[in-house]
Amino acid sequence: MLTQTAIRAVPSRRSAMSTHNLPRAADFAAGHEADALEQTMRLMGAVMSYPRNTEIFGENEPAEYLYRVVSGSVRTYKILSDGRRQIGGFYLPGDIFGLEFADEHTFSAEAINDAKVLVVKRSTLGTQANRDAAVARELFTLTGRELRRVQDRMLLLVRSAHERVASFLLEMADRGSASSAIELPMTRQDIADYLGLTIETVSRTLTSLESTAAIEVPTSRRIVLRNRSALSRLNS
Amino acid sequence: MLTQTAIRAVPSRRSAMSTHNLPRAADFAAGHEADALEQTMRLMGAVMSYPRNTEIFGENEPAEYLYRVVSGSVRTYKILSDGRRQIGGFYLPGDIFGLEFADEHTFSAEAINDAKVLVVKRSTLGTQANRDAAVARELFTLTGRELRRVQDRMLLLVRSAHERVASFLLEMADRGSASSAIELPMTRQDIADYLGLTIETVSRTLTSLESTAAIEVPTSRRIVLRNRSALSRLNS
DNA sequence: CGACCATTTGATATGGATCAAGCGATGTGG
DNA sequence: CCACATCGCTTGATCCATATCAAATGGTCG
Repeated sequence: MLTQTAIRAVPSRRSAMSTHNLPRAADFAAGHEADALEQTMRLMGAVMSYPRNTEIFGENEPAEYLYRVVSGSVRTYKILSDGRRQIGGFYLPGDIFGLEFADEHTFSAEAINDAKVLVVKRSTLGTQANRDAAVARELFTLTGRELRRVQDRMLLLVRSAHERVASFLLEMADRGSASSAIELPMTRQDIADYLGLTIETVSRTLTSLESTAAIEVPTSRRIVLRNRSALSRLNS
Repeated sequence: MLTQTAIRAVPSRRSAMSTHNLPRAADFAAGHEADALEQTMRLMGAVMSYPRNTEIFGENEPAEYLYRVVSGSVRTYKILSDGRRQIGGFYLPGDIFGLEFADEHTFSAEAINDAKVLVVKRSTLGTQANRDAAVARELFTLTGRELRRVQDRMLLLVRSAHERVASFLLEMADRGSASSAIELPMTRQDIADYLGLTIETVSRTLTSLESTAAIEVPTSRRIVLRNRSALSRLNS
């Protein structure tokens, strides 16, 4: 089911992001310097292409690079002891992934569909962060955001199937450009593994939401939110 | 059931960091600078006492302080829309909590039993971090550890009741001093809300583990691990 | 057209929730 | 110091949401 293998991302070795500068990073109204990190990555990074279902990096590999999605989409995941797959997150264009605090990746990453990814050495980034406080701050902010994201996931996983699916749809709608029509890059299996459900339950839940007119599902990969407040109520 | 109210921790205003769980300051081989943060907190902080079940800070309050458990134990939690309570983490002596990346706390915190807590202003800590790179580094490390912890929780929440309980026991055993006897400060309800289960399921699971000789439960708050590998197998 | 996938739908099984009762320890007021 | 209320925990009976097993449908590509 999980095609991986193929084209490996990048070589490997150590590194270790030593960004010290810290806390007070939280409060800035973005603006001028808000994309210092992006600039740096663009400048120092290389764009790599990954065909659909190929591995970008593997769990337990040294985490030497930081990645930013240019086009396409990416999933991170972990295979649990019982063989199930848990998806850590979906990354869309503009999103950064591969952020690690240990020497090794805790998740694997794969291209969901053909994707272009901007790749930067962590060591390079660390050097730059030492020079440019804006870069350091952004890295720190990014970390905080990631923590928040995982916390929300944690809270989500104790809710009902309807709530999880509704929440997923709202999340994807917020992240996508069109606010009420979603073009899903991932399969039902991906969604199920993201939400800790089975593919059948995801499918049935979508059918059920459609029957209550909360959503429309013109094609399996396209979902239109018809009644956002009904979804939010579930989500709450 | 949830007694809160009572003695509020500290006044309030802005600042920032994240919550929940973790990081046992205890396990670092430490060394020279490994406890620069601890030194700073000891020096600049004040010890506050909280009776059992009193609130230390509330969700959505400005996160102005960072906390370190001196004695007793603390839980962080959130009340979900459906009225259930989700516990974010348990903090034992030496653990730091109240770390936030936004201006406001995402969880509330309460003393599980009478507790003494070292309280430091975040702004003070920030200033100190700017002066002492070791402090900054430790804060950063702490954050990374917190992220890892939450990721692990996320993975845990998609597993079976037996796996969750086994994992909880192993976690508590690792964190406590005695490696195979655990003295639980929290109630079954706390454990249930931590693991996303009901109190009955937690109780039945413990009974079941006892019947397979994996553990012994001499008193409800005391648990002895008899067959760690059986637990780890579940945990895996 | 035919093969292969992804998705949906149906039938049944089951783990954990819910409802309900009992039990032991702790604490309080008489 | 006892009687009783309360609280935390366990155990039992039943229910239900979601998993599991199975099959049909639809879409895509060679």
